[in-house]
Amino acid sequence: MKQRVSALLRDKFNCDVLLEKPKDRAFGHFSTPIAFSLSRELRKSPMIIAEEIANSFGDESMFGAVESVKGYINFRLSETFLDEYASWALSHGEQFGSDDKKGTILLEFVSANPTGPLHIGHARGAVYGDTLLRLGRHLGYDITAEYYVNDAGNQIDLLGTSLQLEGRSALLGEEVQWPEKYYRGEYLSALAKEVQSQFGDDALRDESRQKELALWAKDKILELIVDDLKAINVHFDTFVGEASLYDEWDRVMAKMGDGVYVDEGKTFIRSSGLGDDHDRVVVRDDGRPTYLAGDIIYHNQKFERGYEHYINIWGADHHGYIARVKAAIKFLGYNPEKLEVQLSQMVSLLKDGEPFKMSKRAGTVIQMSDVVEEIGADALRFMFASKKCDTALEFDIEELKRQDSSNPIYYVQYAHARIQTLVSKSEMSLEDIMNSRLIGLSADADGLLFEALVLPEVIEDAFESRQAQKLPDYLKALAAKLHKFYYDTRVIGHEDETKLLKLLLVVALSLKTGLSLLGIEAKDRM
RNA sequence: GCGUCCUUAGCUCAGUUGGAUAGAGCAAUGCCCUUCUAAGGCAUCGGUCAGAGGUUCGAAUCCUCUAGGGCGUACCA
Repeated sequence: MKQRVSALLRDKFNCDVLLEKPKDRAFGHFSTPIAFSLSRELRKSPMIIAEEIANSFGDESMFGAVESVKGYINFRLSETFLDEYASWALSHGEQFGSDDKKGTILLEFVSANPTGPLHIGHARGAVYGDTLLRLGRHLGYDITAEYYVNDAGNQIDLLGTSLQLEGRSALLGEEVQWPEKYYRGEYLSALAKEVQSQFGDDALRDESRQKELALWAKDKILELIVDDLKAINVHFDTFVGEASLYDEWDRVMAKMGDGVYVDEGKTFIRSSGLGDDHDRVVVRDDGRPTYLAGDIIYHNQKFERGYEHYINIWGADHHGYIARVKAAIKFLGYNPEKLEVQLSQMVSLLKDGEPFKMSKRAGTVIQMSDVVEEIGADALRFMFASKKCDTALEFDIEELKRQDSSNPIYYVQYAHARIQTLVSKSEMSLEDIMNSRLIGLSADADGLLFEALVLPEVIEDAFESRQAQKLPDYLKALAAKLHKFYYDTRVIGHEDETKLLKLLLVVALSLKTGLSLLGIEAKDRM
């Protein structure tokens, strides 16, 4: 809709014209402050320029009125245009707002270590990533959702150790020395039991079998994680394991050429000068690769697969890694600008107003699945999707769990359910409703219709600016308009019943489509 | 110290990328169900947009400085 207005203006002025939605509908559907920027060039007052421009729109069928007010040019769309657009939207169903954008994108997110189930801190990245995925696909992009599995390195060794200690302590009744850091939790107890029944007591004692057990446990844990994700409607297309990539190590190192060098038995990457403070160790002097090494071969593999664009969603604590990884990409001979890293800031937790630290050791980790069980996946998704992800956010744990009807998701769902009730109660046939024309609507109805028709712009804006929270914000605003309209206007028995129902069907369509892009199913009844 | 992301109502957050009178939800107070679902609506209360300069027709938004906070600054992941 906006695209069409904008295209028309581009033809007229031979340049892109900034269009905005005025806060006050009295100023029309769209407006532009272009006269202000032209006034210097033309040496005329903005008011006069706006007047002239407004008058130059004679008989465009798209507009009902074009007016100049205090230097702004306000456009009011014509009723026939809006009606036709509404009919077009209804005929497209949930494809409303879709587009045919081109491009392949590899989107990597979550990628939590396979050493335990997901905790509440992982929810942000998962929800944000999946929302972007759905938005992008709706717009036509060919996007692959990928999970990078860190199945190599210290944390895997630690997993093996933790598993054996847990088994020896809890199952065999042995006194054990707990190391500084180790994993614990119900999932680990359960895994230890499984080890005992499947591999016998010896497996818990034999330290030479730690690695084998760790790798076995890692797969089991990954299944837990996949289940956690499934519970919030998040699905990945591909899983890439770090360990599986090391076969290509020599080839990748050769590919980096001068980008790497050896000093005192260690291999460094020449990342300083490319936005990094100093060069980083890639391989230690004992031959063990660092975490960065895994990322280098992984990104090489990503680029060899040949996507046009790459998006990584990382926690903010990884931001120091961006420069290093980009340096590696450059040395590998690829364009680092193709890699876009979106940082999601930390989620910090409060309990009774006091900062609350999740600690594996103290067993105070709040699992995502527990929260989902309490408040439901829809509420959790909507809550996390509503937050802009470049600010750190604080959640009070009790409040998080208390979220019931005060969660905005119910406000949006209720709006959708109210419409469905009206449609099912009405005696009007669907055919009559669809054939009615949205002419002569009240100002409130017009405002509601326009808000519902704006969905495609919201989707595009939310995805292209990577600000997924714009979609839930929009849905809340649309629901608010609907609730007000519902309260003010009695639809059943209204002289314009068919028209109003058509209008409401458009609203329901936008709500349903928007919710599905958030991974939430709209409810017909509450 | 350096890098980076931030600071908007009592709390949690928006603010259309520089536009018209800075907005929601929660919390507080008071109204509205013999009317299509009150999981709703209306009203009141609440602001030095952290502070100070600058850029211009116009700044919460851009620039500089100051104060405060998160994260990073590992041969941990």
